[in-house]
Amino acid sequence: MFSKTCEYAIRAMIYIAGISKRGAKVSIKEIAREIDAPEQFIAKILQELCKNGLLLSQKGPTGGFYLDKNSLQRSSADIVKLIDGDKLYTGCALGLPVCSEKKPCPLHNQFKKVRKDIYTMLKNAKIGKMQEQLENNRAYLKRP
Amino acid sequence: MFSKTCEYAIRAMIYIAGISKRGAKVSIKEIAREIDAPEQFIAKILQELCKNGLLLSQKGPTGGFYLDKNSLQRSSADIVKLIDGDKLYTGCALGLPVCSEKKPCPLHNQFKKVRKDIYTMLKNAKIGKMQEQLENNRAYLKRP
DNA sequence: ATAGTATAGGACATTGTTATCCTTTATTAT
DNA sequence: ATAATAAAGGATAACAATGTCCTATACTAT
Repeated sequence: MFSKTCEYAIRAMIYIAGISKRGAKVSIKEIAREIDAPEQFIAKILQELCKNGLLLSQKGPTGGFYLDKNSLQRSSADIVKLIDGDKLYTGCALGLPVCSEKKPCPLHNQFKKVRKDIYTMLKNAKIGKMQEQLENNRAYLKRP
Repeated sequence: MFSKTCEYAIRAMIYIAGISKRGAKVSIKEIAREIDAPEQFIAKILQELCKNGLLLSQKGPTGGFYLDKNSLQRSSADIVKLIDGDKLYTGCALGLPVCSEKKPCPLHNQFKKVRKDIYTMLKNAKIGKMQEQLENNRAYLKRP
């Protein structure tokens, strides 16, 4: 459904959210360890998130990644759109370039509903809210 | 959502269905042209579909690909499962290996509904039925 | 039987994604 | 100022997905 890059990104954002709520910053090394992602690879991804304003960072000792109030309100939809583009929200299930309401592919009418549901799901999946689920043990990011 | 391979496969199956209803067979060349897919690539895909009994073929002159009554009743779900596997139906949105009802990821509860809807959509999208939509000009596979 | 045609299948090329290595830059604490 | 630390960023490697080339095999028509 999503690229691996995108999966890592969302997981990282949720993890960082937990640290940020305590007012702290977190290093790539710790993030990589906690979300089970390759360190150098997640580094690139976080860089990209920073460049696009979804995440904040500070260099040097005591530095690291963190989220502010605004960023905690961002949703998975923003992350997916940034990393995987909006093909998932707008593209044709059969990969046709011309598929539309007027010239629908044989899956179009069913698929547009699914697409919309996915978008709604992601739009509602705010980073801060998802992190809260971890705190309450109603959701998990890592094997125990 | 689906791999390109899978998109081609579904499109090809729908096209072949139309020919098969007229009792004829169709060559790779024609399929490739009609569904806008690279000839040699779609050849491999059709081979795979044949090997797994979703499609029939005959070599030699007057040969080609075709579908029987049974195959026309197959759904997109079968094709997707064969080519992309069932990760889409069963996998975790965030790529976690341990995500489950007991240890859900933060997206699990919303995602499982979406996953199910996708499966239902694909299960209902039978090859023969989709082909009929083309005949009635209620759906299209190719730019005009 | 033979020539021609169409799929089967092995090998390889290209491209995109995922992952790693190493140097540079910014920041902090001393 | 200096050393230590953490992210930024360029380059490259490994791997998978996509696409192409060429030969072998099966079948048909003559």
